[in-house]
Amino acid sequence: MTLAELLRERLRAGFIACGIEGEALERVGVTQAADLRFGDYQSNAAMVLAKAAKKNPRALAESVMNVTEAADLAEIEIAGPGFLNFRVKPAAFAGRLGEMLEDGRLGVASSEDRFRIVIDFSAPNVAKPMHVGHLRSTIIGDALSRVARFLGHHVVTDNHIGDWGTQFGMVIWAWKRELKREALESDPLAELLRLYRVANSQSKEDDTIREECRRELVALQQGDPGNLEIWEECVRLSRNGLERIYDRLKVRFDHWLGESCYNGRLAGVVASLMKSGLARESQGAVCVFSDGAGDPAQDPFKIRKGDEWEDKPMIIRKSDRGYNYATTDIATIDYRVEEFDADWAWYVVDHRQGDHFKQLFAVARRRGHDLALSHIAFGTILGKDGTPLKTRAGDLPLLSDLLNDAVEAAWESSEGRSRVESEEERRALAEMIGVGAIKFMELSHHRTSDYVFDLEKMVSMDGDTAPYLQNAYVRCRSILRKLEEEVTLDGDGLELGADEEIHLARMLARFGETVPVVLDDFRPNLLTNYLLELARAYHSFFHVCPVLISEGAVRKSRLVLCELTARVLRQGLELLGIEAPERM
RNA sequence: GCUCCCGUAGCUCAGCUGGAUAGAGCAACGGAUUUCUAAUCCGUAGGUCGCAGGUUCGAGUCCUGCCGGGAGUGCCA
Repeated sequence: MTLAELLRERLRAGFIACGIEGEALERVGVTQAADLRFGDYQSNAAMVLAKAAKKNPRALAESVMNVTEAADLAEIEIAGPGFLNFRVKPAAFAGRLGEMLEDGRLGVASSEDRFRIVIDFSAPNVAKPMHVGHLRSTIIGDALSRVARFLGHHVVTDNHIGDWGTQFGMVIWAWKRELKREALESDPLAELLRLYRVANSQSKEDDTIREECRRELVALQQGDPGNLEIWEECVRLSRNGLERIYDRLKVRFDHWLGESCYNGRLAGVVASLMKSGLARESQGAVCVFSDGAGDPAQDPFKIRKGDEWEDKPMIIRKSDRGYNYATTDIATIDYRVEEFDADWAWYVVDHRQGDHFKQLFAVARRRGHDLALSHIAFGTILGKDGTPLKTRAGDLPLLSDLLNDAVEAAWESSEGRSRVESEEERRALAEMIGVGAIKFMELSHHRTSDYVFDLEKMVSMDGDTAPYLQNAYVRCRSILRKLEEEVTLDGDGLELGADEEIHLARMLARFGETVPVVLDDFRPNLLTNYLLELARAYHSFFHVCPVLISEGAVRKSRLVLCELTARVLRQGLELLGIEAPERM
């Protein structure tokens, strides 16, 4: 149990002794104090429950304090209008450190409810290279899947690549007319992108060409052998390119079940929806309409036009009898339930697709699926002028270029200050630090806020960045490496005296309180915030408290702090998908 | 028009079921290194939390209205 949980348990016992019972007890909470001047943890339960108990808050707090048994953990004080403040005793922190040393999970409890979760993230279109717009889904999805696994959920990651959509009509059209074999062999991704751009720009200017592209797509989807052959080659080449990026990012998928995998199920999905009465023909297309239940303002199949609520159906078969992503997504849910036995599906996708997912989830429920469905939306990438980066031909920086820039910045910033001699090792470090900086930058933002693309800041290696955490880890490891004799690091006889030691212990103890809340609202930035605070505490400790030259219980205690800081930092970074170097 | 999101220090952003004197980083300024990695530490300065009401013992956080920005809104994904 974490300190917060222990204190809450004791405090509830205190409230029970004061006659509080039933549901009211659920409202007795203990949280980390907003300000350390007030202590380590605080509870506002006395103020919350005072009215029901017909007492004034301070009086209630006082009687609870008098019967709460927590002397082994903390000193309790009453402050302000009725806060109960807990100041954890150094000995209690020391005890906690001892427990963490014995615990491979470093004080993080496994989740009580274990789910079978399918996580759908990254999902780039093939035949187009990944650009900065793919960063958020890829990095956030990967971090969330790592955290979910660590907390004991059964996780299946699936890269639902866009390998069956409109862009293939264009690529095939241009392939047949414009393909340069030599270019394809030397730089396949660039050639595929060129083909796409040629067709895209020409079909914008010329309706005939657009129609031809559309027909190429229909032919492909109906199984035309020539088009299928081109398609297969495109997918193979693109996938090789994508794998290179994922290797650099250290992102792995259990499956790559792209849109094309569901082609065979689409007709059946539409037929079953029509048969069950959920879908019907309208204006030549097949659509799902509102079931008319509930408030139209909350109905994803309704939209307000002027004074009336009009239908806003979900189109599952277009008037040209082609299928779209709505159909594919429905089929994909079926598949995930049937094949993976999923009871929860996470979609880490841009918030602009919010309406689509509301409709999709509603359809899934009306078809009888009872799995939980979550759209983990994130904000838009903005330019420095505050407006969204637009997809005008080639405007978005390529992901590979961004990574290269960050690695280059890491290389330059290691110049003259790195302790690593070998150039080869320094190159590997620059990769680790540069890629880590990009990931950390991404993960430290609140998921839903918009994201200003600022290359300089992205590749910055100072301040609240991955290298700051990596450097703290390196400093821990450096001390532990220099330790010449065998030292048994356990919880016996630890002494925490200096403020910096106590604060570091406090931060270490909070690891178990932090990791689980990341999944409460899919918020990796809560973990980045925590790790920064931990690293700050360590850097301060490092300056004030010499370790190796100290003696006795002090030395042992400081070594334990170094060891645990190293373990927590490494584990925390691993949950974010960031590597921790031994030296830098 | 309707639905959803956002507005916090010069800049980029945190702020966890409402809690005490709103916090970091960058940029600026001033200090710290014969001592375990200075990609570090310590300090100074910087705010009408878009505006106005409301609920509450208490509001950056919840509600209403307004201003400003963005996104989505039947055959793209």
